[in-house]
Amino acid sequence: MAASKPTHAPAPAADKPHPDVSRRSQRSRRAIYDAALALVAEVGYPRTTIEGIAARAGVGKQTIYRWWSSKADVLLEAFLDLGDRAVQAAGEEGVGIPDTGDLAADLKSVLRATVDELRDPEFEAPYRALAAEGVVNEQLGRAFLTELLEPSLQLFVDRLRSAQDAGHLRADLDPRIALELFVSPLAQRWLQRTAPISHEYTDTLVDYALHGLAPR
Amino acid sequence: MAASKPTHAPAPAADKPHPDVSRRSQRSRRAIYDAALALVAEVGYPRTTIEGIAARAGVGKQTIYRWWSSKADVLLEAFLDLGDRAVQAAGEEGVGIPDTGDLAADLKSVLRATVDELRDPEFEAPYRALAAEGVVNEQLGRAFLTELLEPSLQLFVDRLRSAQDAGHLRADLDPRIALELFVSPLAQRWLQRTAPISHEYTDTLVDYALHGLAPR
Amino acid sequence: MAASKPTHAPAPAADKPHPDVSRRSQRSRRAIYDAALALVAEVGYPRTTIEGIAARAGVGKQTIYRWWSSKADVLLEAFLDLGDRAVQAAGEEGVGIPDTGDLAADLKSVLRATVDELRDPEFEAPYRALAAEGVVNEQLGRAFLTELLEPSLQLFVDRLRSAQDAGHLRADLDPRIALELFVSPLAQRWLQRTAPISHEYTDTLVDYALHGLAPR
Amino acid sequence: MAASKPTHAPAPAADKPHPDVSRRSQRSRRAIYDAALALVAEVGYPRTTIEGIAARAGVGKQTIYRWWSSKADVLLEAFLDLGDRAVQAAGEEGVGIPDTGDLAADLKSVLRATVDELRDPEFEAPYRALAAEGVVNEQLGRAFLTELLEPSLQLFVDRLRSAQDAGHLRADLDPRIALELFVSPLAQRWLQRTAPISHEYTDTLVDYALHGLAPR
DNA sequence: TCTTAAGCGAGACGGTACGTCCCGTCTTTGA
DNA sequence: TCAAAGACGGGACGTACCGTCTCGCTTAAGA
Repeated sequence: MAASKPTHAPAPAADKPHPDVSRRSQRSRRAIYDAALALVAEVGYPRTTIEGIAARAGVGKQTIYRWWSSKADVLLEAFLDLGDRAVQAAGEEGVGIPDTGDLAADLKSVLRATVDELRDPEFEAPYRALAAEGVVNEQLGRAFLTELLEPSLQLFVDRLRSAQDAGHLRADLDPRIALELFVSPLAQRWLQRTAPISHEYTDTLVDYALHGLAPR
Repeated sequence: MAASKPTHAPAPAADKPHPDVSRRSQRSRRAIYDAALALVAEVGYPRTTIEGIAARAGVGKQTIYRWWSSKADVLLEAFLDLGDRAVQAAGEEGVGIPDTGDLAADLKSVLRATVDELRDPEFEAPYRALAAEGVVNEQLGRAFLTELLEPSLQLFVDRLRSAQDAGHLRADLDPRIALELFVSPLAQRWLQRTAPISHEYTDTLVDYALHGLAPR
Repeated sequence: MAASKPTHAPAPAADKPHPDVSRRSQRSRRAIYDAALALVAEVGYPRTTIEGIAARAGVGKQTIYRWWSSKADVLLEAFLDLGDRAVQAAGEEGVGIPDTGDLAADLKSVLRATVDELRDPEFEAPYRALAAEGVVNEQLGRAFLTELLEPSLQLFVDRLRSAQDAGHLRADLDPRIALELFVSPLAQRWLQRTAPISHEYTDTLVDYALHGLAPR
Repeated sequence: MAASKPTHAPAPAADKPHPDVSRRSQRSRRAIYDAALALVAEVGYPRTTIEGIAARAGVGKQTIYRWWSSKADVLLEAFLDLGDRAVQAAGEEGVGIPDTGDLAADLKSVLRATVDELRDPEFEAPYRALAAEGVVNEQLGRAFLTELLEPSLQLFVDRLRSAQDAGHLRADLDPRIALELFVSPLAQRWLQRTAPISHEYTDTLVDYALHGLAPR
């Protein structure tokens, strides 16, 4: 569910007693990212192993254990890096939610883009793996949330607040809850495969959410 | 997301070349269910092993491999069985969604019950584990969906249709989509821990969904 | 080392509390013998299993466990039965050691026949397996000895005694030891593969043994 | 049948694609040898398992599989090492066959020592196990032969040749065959338990072999 | 310029669990 | 009532990875 992919610093948080970061081999880091993403795409997350990543990256296992605490951690960073690179490649465009004054249209547009992204096979495998791991592993789940989900959700919060200011939304709404009415259904359909997703579907979601299920 | 737990046949589909089902030891089966649920609750899903289940159940490993194809498979069946037993213990009451004529009240009531259930630590560990596995393992995900999720969702579909017939919902609504407006947000908050869940929260969801986000 | 193969009763010794022997299925017994010999020849003794024998013989495992105490036991009986059948097929001829009055010639002739037999691939696999098992498993070793080895050795004892009576051997000889001078070397070469065996070789053994290693 | 135990290089032939030998843990190797010999002595060869050896040695199973191809292989090396250590402990003495000029006395002396050795319970269990395995497993049999048997037999060949040069043996004898007349009978009695072994027995063998069975 | 110490590749190590193969026992069903 | 069939509790197999731990070998920084 990424409406944007904000750039991440190479070493986002040095809360652990890491070794000397300045001597770190950037070459190995890149190779590890690439190997991790490639393996997850090729053989799936459960059959992706630290040993496999190390071998594919041409790297010693210790180099992975030195900088990451788990397979999930490697993949999360690799995926964030992938996003960063995608954003930089895309330039300024496409980040954030448009604000044309027509809330319904803006939401539909962003959700359509999200649908397209969720269908991109390059993203699917690692994204699913991370989401699944986060469901069961609270620590990874928190990181997944703050680094991947929150920034995107915040964009919706901002857009909804702007709509509220313009009087296009009920003034008493909690935007954090409001956004879930169209974002969560899409997320669940995709994650749990409860039903297929499409542009039509997200358009419908926006309509239902904005105007309610009850007759007027 | 279980508003009810319909009884399951012991072996719903014999599509695999199973050994002679009539000779199966029910004693071992029960012991395996119990061991699996206990271990997942005690040490978590990833550290629950087939070997551990077998040892705890006092059963040979082969007896597990003979009847199930994976750890997730065992847990799914054990969990379904748990649900079946809970339903039988509860008797007739509590299954299904009430239909008092007040749709909002009925939905709030069911969602409040769901919140309570999701917080029940006995359910949480295996449910989370299965959901996570289903995200990444399509086969298990399908089973999770059809055996656990669908029956509950169908109850919402039925209730929404009844409301439509009574003129309490827009006539053009697709109930399968409509229900997602209040069910999916709860599911996502719980699964991905995007925010805490509570009775007030689900009440709010129902209000937002029924009356829409836009001002009237 | 079999100069002859005396006929064995179908159930040589009922020293164990066997079930009712009279109701025993001879059909299954034959099938088990055949399966055991075939498997030992095809996949070797260590990879021959009770389950494999039962499956190949079209017999329940319990039918084997009912009548035999171990894999080695099955094979020993099967091999003895094979010998019996060979003897019966051969009729009267070839059993025992000839006594032409020329001891050296008689011994050479029997040893040449033994060399030929040891080279028969049908005999080699089970014979080796039984010999090996007997080295390590004293109980089986005793049975192997009394049922297979002793009868043959006794023939040599008899022939040597006859030679002693005729004055062709030193009168003070212990025939049980004397026979080992030509029999054991052949046995060891074959069992331990210390060197190839041939008719020339056994002829030489007889010469050395009869006339001694020291110059005269 | 070991008249001597020549020292063996730790890794005589690197014909297999072994891992890095220089990094090998000598501590683990010793522990594995000790565990293997102890287990074979305590519970017998068939009930000695790789897992048991690993557990007793405080070693991972993989460390055994990394360096040896089978249980028999481990035991052979452990036994050779045991011999090496025994030789080194014994110093110069006791290795080889004496040459006092009296061939009969020298042979009797060596065979008496061999009898004593064969009765040493520390040697018996592994030696028997290896011999049995070698009967059935040609590859192990070859190794058993070249590493354990041959060196000892060669000492007899040398002594017999020396006796030939001195005119104490027939000049036309093949020493490889000649030695079998007294060595093989002892081997067979011990391996196949055809009869008990003793000093008198081996003395008799030497007499019979040197002077022949026929009257002079 | 030459130590010196870190990161690095490599991979052996003690372990745990895997999924499979048999063991020997037990139970059910059919002849 | 024996035999076929085969499920069962159990134990070992040989493999795959785990995370830790040396080993040299670059390779930059400070003496």
